[in-house]
This record gives sequence, structure tokens and C-alpha cells, in this order.
Amino acid sequence: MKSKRKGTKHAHQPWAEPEPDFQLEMEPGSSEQEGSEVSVRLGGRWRGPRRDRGGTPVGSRRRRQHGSAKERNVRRLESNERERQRMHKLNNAFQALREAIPHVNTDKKLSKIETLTLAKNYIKALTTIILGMSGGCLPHSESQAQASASRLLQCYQQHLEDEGEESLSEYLTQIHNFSQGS
DNA sequence: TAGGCCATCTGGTCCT
DNA sequence: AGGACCAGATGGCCTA
Repeated sequence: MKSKRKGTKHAHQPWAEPEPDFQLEMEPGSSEQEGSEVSVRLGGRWRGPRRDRGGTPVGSRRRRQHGSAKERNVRRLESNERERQRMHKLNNAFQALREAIPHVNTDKKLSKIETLTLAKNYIKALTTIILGMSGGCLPHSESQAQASASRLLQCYQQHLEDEGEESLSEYLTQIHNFSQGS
């Protein structure tokens, strides 16, 4: 695997430079990111301008630096490695997802955003097919859609309990082949 | 050469 | 306290 390490970036290691025990953070309003305050809600958690539990913007307080520069250096390298491993796992999951969804242009690798979008559409298509095969009408309203979705989930879980995961994927493959053929 | 995509580093919060 | 998770920044690679 080719390495994509950044030479210049790697050379810059602020955590490796000698620092006093207390580092004075930037004054509020002096941040380079000022003006880019966008709050997002992800998984029930607000992601936005960083604040502590008391609501104080984190940029406006002093942060305690633990250990010597050498110790911080080691901790930083360790957490960089963990982060790399985490991203590798995430990429493996993306690869597995790519292989799970059918797409036309197989010589071009799907980007991450394309993978997610296609997967979403694929799930929707399968849901439609399954609902159609089970004799149910397609939902017209939001509540009907929710009812159908929960019914589908129940069937899915029941099938998992009864037959196991392998059998279910085989079942879905058959459905997919059936829909391709028709 | 600009723009899209990506890997990596970094420093913050959250969770166990 | 330490690891997981997250988002911003940065720079390399590739393609139109």
C-alpha cells in the first residue's frame, strides 16, 4: 500500500516542541475559524462551536498540559496510530459496503459519498420489492410508511432468528435476481 | 490547472 | 484517566 504521509506536515510537530506547563489559548474572537460557527446535530449530539459543560467556549480557557514534552509526544504518536487504525477499519467497512451493492460501472471505484447514496437507494429498492412480494400495497402516507418499515424490520428479525444471517442474504440475493430478471 | 477525493494529523468532547 | 469519536486543516494524487 502506498503511503500518503505528508512530508512537510509530518515535519511540523507542535506537540514535540518545548512548551511551558500552561499553554495560553487564543483570545476569544482571535481564532482563524471565527465566523465559521456552524452547529450540526449528529446522533442526538450537538456539534458546533466547542464549549465546555458550563457553556464556556473552550477557546477562552487555559488548558492543562499533562506530562513532559516527551510524554506528550509519545501519547500523540499513540493516538495518531489509533486514529489511523480506526480510519482503516472505517475504510474496510466502506469497501465491504461497495462489494455488497450492485453498480454498473465496475471499473471505477465508488467514492464514499457515492457508496452511501447507492446503498441507501439499494435498500429502498429492496424494501419496495419485499413489500410488493409480501402482498402489501406501497405506503402512501408517512404513518403507513412507518408501519410498513416496522413490519419489514419484524420480518427481518424473525428471519434472522429462524434462519441465520447467511440464509437471509441468500434470500435477498434471490429477490434481487428476481427483480433483475423481471 | 482547478476541483474532487482521500489520508493523515490534531485537538477538542464524550463515554466507559 | 484513557480510549473512542469527531470535525477542521492540510497537502498529495488524479482527472477533466
